[in-house]
Amino acid sequence: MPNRVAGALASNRSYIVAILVPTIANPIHAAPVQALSDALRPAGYQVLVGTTGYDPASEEEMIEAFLGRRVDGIVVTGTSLTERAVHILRRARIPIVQLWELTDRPLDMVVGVDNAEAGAAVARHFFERGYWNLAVISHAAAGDTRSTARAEGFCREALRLGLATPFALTFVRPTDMAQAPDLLAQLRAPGRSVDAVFCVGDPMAIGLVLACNRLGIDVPGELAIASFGDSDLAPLISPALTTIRIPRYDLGRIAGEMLLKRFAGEALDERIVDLGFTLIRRETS
Amino acid sequence: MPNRVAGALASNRSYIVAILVPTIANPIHAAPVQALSDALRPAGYQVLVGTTGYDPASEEEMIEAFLGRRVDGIVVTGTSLTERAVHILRRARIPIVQLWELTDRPLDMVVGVDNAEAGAAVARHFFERGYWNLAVISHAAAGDTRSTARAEGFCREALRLGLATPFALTFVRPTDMAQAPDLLAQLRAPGRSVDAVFCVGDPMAIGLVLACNRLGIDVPGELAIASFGDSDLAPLISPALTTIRIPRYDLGRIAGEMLLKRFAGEALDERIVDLGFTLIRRETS
DNA sequence: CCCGTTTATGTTAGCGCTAACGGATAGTGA
DNA sequence: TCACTATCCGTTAGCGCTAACATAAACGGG
Repeated sequence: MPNRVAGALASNRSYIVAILVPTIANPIHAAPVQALSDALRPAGYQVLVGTTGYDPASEEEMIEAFLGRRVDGIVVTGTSLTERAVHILRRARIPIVQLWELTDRPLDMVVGVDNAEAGAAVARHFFERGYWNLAVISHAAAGDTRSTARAEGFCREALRLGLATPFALTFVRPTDMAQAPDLLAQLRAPGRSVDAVFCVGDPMAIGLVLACNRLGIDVPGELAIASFGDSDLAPLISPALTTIRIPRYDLGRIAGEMLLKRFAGEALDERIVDLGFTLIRRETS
Repeated sequence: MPNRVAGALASNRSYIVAILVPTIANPIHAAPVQALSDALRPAGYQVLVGTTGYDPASEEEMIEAFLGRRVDGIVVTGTSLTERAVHILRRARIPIVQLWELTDRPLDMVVGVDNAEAGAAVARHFFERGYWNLAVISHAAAGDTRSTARAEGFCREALRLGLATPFALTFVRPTDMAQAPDLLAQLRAPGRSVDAVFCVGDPMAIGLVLACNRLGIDVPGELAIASFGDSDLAPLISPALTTIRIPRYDLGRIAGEMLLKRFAGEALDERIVDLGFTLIRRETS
């Protein structure tokens, strides 16, 4: 059995691609990892996975560790990196893909969706349906710039439409739906008159719908809900969740294909890939 | 920045641990990956992830690729490996952890739960509650020996209790809940008189509960349901899902700790770790 | 038939580290 | 003070490959 590490040292090609995600336990981030792995395997590449827990410091640390391993390419989630991370990434002179967000000036390549525009689309959707007292539930972690962009895009568009600033709430762990009942209570506190809420992630929105069911709150009659992700569960709960669909799997697949092209020395027709999104209107709003 | 691949070649220590899972898109398998990564990081190890898609051939292929990379340790899901995989794994003389299942004669170390006994526990639970016309929904993939063991343990125990052989049904993709309505239809076909069904995975059971809600079928009145996994969603749907809880995260964490001990040259007090399970009785049965 | 060119095959330097080795220095007891 | 051992530190072989190079063989045109 040939020793690939000796091979890597001699040829200066490791046939390893690293991917950094906030957490692999969140399916929305697991999907691109799976897709990247699937795209790269036929070419003999293996995937080194790092999780940052939405923390810029450990992201930086992991990037350093990966670069020390002389990975042939690296995929990072998001476009916000520490200055130092950007510096060492640049110096490494390897193909880099930034995932999930868009930017005019990528470090190298970027494939993502316009998160702010997705939030704005939800605001317009609520407005058209006559919901004018809006709220938004976002992720508390400052490192989750994608969620933040969605929430900000939503609020900005609400203002532009002449509505009041949406009531803002945050959750701590994106997939921990146990926080939903508490969030719901805050939404419906005496004196509040929220009639529609945008949740930046599907899991929490699903938790919200289920909590409403338990409490006998009519959705969308008493509270309209929309969210982002279009998870497998979204169409199955009742009422079915109105949410934004993004091509999750394609994010990783296209990142893999771009890397492969670069490894082969081929020129890329496009360094910036916007995968777009679709608002799926179901029953919750 | 020091070149870790040269270091790996010189020292014969890569500081890389590989983990093989059926798919990372299924949260039940993503959790141990996350846990392993968390446990290994403080010691400077990185995690190489491979997905097999429940296919023994690609599992073998991946093992070979990982061993060529001279990983310091390897974690494989399940205890059923091809003969060749066992052979090359043995020859590699590195610490190996088999995850999720138990066996008296592990390749090296094993940390898992008794899947057959978990299935049997569900059968006893149904029996005690007076459900005697049983059905089981399992995963069609032959490579998923864990699901199979759960289903077999369930059927064996049903027989032992003097009940009829449970009506058996299978699904193709474990997390694709869109198959649930069809499964439900088969369960309630004219002439069938199933009053309780054991589903080997939570996602499909949740799909089943939601499908019952849509069709106005009373759970557990008309159909009792129990399952395996205790996902975050299980307690939140209504009726809340009766399911078997396993320490998902601990699977990966303990695997990581065992590997670390071995890397440090310490002796292990136990090569076989049974993490156990708990039947969480909620509302669906 | 010879020479220039291409193709196949064999040889070896070196990738960037680690670990072992050996020489120098310090420390100890008789 | 000297012989012996313990500790430190500088030096270097070599990990197992790849890629470049040198050599040998095959080929074809003048």
